[in-house]
Amino acid sequence: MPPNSAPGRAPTARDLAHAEVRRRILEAARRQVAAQGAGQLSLRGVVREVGMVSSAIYRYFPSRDALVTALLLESYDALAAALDAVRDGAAVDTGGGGVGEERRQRFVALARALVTWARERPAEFSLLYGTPVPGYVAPPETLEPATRVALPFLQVLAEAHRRGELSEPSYCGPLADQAEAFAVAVGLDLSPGAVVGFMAAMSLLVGALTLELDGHFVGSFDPGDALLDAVCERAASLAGFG
Amino acid sequence: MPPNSAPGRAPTARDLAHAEVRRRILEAARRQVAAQGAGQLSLRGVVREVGMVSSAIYRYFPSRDALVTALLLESYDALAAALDAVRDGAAVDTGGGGVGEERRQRFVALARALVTWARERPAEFSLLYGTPVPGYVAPPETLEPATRVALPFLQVLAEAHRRGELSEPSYCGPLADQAEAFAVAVGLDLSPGAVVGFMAAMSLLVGALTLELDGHFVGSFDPGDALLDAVCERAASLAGFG
DNA sequence: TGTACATCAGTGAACGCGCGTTCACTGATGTAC
DNA sequence: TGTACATCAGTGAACGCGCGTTCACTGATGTAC
Repeated sequence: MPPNSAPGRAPTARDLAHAEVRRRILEAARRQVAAQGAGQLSLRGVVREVGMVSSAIYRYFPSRDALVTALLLESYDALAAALDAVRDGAAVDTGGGGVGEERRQRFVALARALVTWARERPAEFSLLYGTPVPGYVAPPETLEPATRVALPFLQVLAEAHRRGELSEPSYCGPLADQAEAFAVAVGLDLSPGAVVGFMAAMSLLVGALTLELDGHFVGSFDPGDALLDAVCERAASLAGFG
Repeated sequence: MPPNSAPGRAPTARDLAHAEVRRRILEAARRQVAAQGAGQLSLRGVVREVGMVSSAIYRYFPSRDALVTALLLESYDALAAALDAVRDGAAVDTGGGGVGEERRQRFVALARALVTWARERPAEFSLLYGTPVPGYVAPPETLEPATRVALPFLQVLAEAHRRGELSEPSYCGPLADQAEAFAVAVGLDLSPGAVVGFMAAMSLLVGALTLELDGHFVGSFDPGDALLDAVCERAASLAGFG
């Protein structure tokens, strides 16, 4: 990452030190986000925690926005990795359910993993799916990692679609076009109904998490564990499972 | 609103002037929120727009948080009023649908009204349903107005429930208890299944709007009109309509 | 109706703060011959 | 293997900014007798 480090060469001690300090900066930034919310993130605060003078951070990140972007990318990666692990994990207990129960259960497991991840890292979740950083607009390079989060869900759906296990309402008009383009973009065989179902399921999960993390369930569905569990089930239904 | 204005007395010229300036401050604040997002709201900026010196605002609001709370309350009121109008409006065209179509259509109309309101005032929506104001925590007095937004939906659901038009999954355990307590709190005859269905519907709407307004549909479902329309329909299904 | 006193609106200056970013610098690390 | 030069990490000071809030003040408005 040092500006002039040759790409093919073996990393020098300086390269290693640079990577290490960069790692520490991101770590401190993540701690600060977790503690005070992403909106409060400040370069000076981060670099203070690392133990350097404020201007030193510009050897690692050209601007505050670049640091936020790096955090975003890392969080997307972490969430995607957590979901990938669930997708690749052992088959879930179908509990004697009918045809397609296995795919449904796996979809629900993915939803639960998303919910768990979000509740363990509320500030990171709101960094990904909220607008907590005033004046920051996500650059285009965050688009692909964002899609990677969706992939495990979509792959399970594609598998269920292949087996004819989904109830997929038919759409026409611009929505069908957008949905078909989406399926092509992610390279999966999915009907428009399944794509729209997925978008709805994702919206339901993000919405329920947003409401809970912002305290809208306080006084009624608090703690929200049971409700979020029910929401995960309903997300699967929305996506076309049973 | 002037500190020592007697509650029973006729308002003096000073009272009227106070109310008028207060109104202008809130108006300017709302403009600033709409223009730059709620996270960027600053007392100095607002009072500058009104044409007063920065300290003058303390004659009207004791702190920045008080101003934000006033804005929150106004926005909740505006949204609730918009939804009330839809609830009380002329019967929607059932298009020859079956039993319960009228209630379903009315629920969908409410969902559409929420979506329209949010898209016309994205910053206000994120003020209500996001965490755009770092360091601000909503005081308890915002709880009741927040509930008022939910009421029209719940009333339509209660009516449908009374007529036996809802499919209401049964729940047990803590979720059922929370749902029953919720129904009691709002004073409506609703089964736990209907309450959970409502929470899911609301989550779906808020989630889809959050994702759209934060640009997560850019490049795929953009514009999001068709998707949000489909989401409104699915919200009704989630709530128990057909 | 007039007068004395209390209340209030708005001013202007200031406090103290933290922020992102720039800049010239010194010392250490790496590279080419 | 040694040397000359380029690159880089981190320092320390500073710039200019906007923020929320406090304070003592002046002039206007309201109230009680």
